[in-house]
Amino acid sequence: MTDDDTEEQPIQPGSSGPGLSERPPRRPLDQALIVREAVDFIDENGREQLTMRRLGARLGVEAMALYRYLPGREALLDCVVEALMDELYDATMTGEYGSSWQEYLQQLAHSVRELALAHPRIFPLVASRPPAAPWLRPPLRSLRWVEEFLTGLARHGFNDADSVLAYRTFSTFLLGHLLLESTAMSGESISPEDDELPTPDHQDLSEYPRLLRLEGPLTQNAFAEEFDDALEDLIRRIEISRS
Amino acid sequence: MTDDDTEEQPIQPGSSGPGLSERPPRRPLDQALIVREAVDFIDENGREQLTMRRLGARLGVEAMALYRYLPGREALLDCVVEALMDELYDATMTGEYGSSWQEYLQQLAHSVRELALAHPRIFPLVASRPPAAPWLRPPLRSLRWVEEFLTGLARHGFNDADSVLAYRTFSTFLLGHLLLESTAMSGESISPEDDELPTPDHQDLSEYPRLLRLEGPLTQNAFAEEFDDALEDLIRRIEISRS
DNA sequence: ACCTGAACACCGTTCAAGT
DNA sequence: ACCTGAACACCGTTCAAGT
Repeated sequence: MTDDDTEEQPIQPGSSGPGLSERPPRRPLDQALIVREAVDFIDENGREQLTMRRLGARLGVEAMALYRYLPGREALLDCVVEALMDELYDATMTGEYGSSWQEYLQQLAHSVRELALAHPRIFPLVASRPPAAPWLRPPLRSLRWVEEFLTGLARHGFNDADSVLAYRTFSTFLLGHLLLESTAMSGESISPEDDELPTPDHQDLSEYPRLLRLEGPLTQNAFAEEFDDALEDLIRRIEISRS
Repeated sequence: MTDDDTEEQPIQPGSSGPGLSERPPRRPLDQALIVREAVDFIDENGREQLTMRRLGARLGVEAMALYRYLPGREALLDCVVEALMDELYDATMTGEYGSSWQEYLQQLAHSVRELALAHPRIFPLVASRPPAAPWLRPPLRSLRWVEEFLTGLARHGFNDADSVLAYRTFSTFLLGHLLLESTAMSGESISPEDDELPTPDHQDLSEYPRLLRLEGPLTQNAFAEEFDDALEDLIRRIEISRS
């Protein structure tokens, strides 16, 4: 049960196989490369499966080689989180800043959501890893990002107190919605665009009449609308508290 | 680094020490007892430290003995989550149902918050463990609880569609707020009632002028007010969408 | 019936040694 | 400079054996 998919995989040692030696990629090692590989690994196999030894094997190297570039497994996970934050930075910085703060928050929120859905098995790390400082709230968990966020609002006329307040409510909103959605999505769904969530054994619901009756509505996947509705509401709430 | 607090602890074998034999408690084993001990263990040492072997030792037994009562470690963690859900059930069912649905949601929300703050190192499990079904949203993650919630609202005149909607927004709200607060709190704070969150090395902020300036407001612990404000807003939002 | 010893297949991590 | 072999101190889990 601890290794459903380990699969031993004999790999005959001598023969280099068809044409080029393809078993270990062996690009020259490098911290950034290791982290990228870790991201891909988690995307494919989940974070429980990520192991120094397995990651090494994937890079064509023994696990111990990784310690030249990273102090340990925890540090690697922190780097993975950081990598997602950088990805978000690239995704949002290419676009425009938005003509209003409302638009700015809308764009940023949707960028974060897309990131979460692109890496549903990594997002829980972004959400739950203990941040460097407790006021660095997930999912915008880097000094650079908080600075960026506060600057963005200031550019649209927010004063200090309102910026901080907006940072807090915005973070909480994103965390709740996206953690829920990403864990729902990482439940090995075949088609991520499905609008029906899998139901458990029909038997078990027999003792819960209300669940049985509301099974239809409950299993309806409505994350996108929920997100948009709650986001609009959040923005309205900020509007009101500012005036 | 993997064992800061393992401490070998020799324990001379023969001598039973002062008076009664106190090293292993040795109450007769039992699933409920094991789970209670696991809850206490995580409260004290964090979930990373929880190990079948260590938990066994704490119960005066070898790790393998636990497998008589639980199929494995994952199952144990699920039981821990379930135990918290039961604790919540006991806490809320003793009180009254509330004279209005607004009051009902208020009471329930505060009960969940108290649970999260009582077990800040366990709450992330409640938040992040993959639920049995994806529409079973944390932190009210049991069939019994969802049934209870929907029934509670129905008793106050909610129709099916509105109940489901309220269930969703309420869950998202609780998850976001309480996951943030519990992880902030489990950062080994000496005094949990402190209204100042710890700051990172003052040096590092030098490149982020806005953070440096807003350090005061940002490190202010305002979780309680945030929670209450957002809760009131959530309730108002439900009021409006229902009419 | 309930627990344990011994074993297995893994972990993360260190360090002296190889190239 | 960069990687590895061997080793250490752990894991979770199984199972035949003890009481």
